[in-house]
Amino acid sequence: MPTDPPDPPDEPQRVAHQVHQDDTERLRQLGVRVTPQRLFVLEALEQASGHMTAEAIMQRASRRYPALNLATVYRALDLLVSIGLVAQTDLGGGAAHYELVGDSPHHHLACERCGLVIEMDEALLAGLRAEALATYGFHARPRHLAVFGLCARCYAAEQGK
Amino acid sequence: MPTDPPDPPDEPQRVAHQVHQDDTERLRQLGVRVTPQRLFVLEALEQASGHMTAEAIMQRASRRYPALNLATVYRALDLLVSIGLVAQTDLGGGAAHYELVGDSPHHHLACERCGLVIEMDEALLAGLRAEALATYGFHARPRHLAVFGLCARCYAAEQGK
DNA sequence: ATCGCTGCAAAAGTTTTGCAGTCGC
DNA sequence: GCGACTGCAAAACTTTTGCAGCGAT
Repeated sequence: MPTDPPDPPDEPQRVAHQVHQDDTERLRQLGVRVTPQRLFVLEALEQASGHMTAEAIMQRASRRYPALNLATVYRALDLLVSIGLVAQTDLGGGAAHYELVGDSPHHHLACERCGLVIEMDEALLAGLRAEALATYGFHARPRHLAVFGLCARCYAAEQGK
Repeated sequence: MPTDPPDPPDEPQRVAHQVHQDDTERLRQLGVRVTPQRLFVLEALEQASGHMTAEAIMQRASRRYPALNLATVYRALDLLVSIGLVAQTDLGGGAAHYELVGDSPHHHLACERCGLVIEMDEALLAGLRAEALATYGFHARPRHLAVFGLCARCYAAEQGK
């Protein structure tokens, strides 16, 4: 698996507080309790601005909230998914990935060899979703499509063998 | 999760033996050792003619080969995937699914609520695969696309809540 | 006879759950 | 204060691995 990009230094307190306030409001409007654990999970996802595993979210959030427990992160993520703030993507073999809804809609190309995940524009799949609905009555969720295969680098490596 | 369809009674010995012979030949031609464990794993997949989890393969194959071990099933499946006889699909949350290559190419629509898996014709995705290759250099594997969402029944149930 | 394969058991990794105490509302 | 949420620990589950012995070629 490729390593995550190095963490950028934490944002100044002003910005963090700003984000914090927005999230508090959003959770309250959606009718769920506002807890520091949920806010720090959201903050971790915002700062990373990409897909993260539960473990990575835990690592980052626990810098600001050391008592945070991994089970709580899973429970927070389940809730955030159920209220539509976070999208969960299973990319096979290992941990699920979570990302904020609100980023531009996209799907995932997952390399089975090196674990690289490429984000692919949602628009390319519009036709597929319409077909799934018309033919099978299946309601595809946005951001939840995964294509497995080999990235360019690994494909070349496989050919060379 | 919906239960698997009830197992049809085992085929008469003649047919089973026929299949057995074909598989033996195929494995030999591909240059791998022919073992009863591998043959019974293939047989289980042939008889079910659909996607199965490693556990389900184990259950069915062990009716004919009681000493069969789950670790061996995983190792056999890995090998069968690597030589192209079996396709593996990760449909998230739980066990991976395996199916014989040779069935008509298709992808999967996986219901996140009830676990139903609908098979979707491969042709619908031809455009997507071309795009993934042209834009990202990504080589999508056939049969390895998973779309997550809600089936018609579960969608109706969700709306009703 | 060789070397890969198998069975067994244990480990690894992710996610869930039971329970007592805590905290948001 | 009530009920939801959390931390902790243990369990559940899927998959992998070490190792000694067996078996396909």
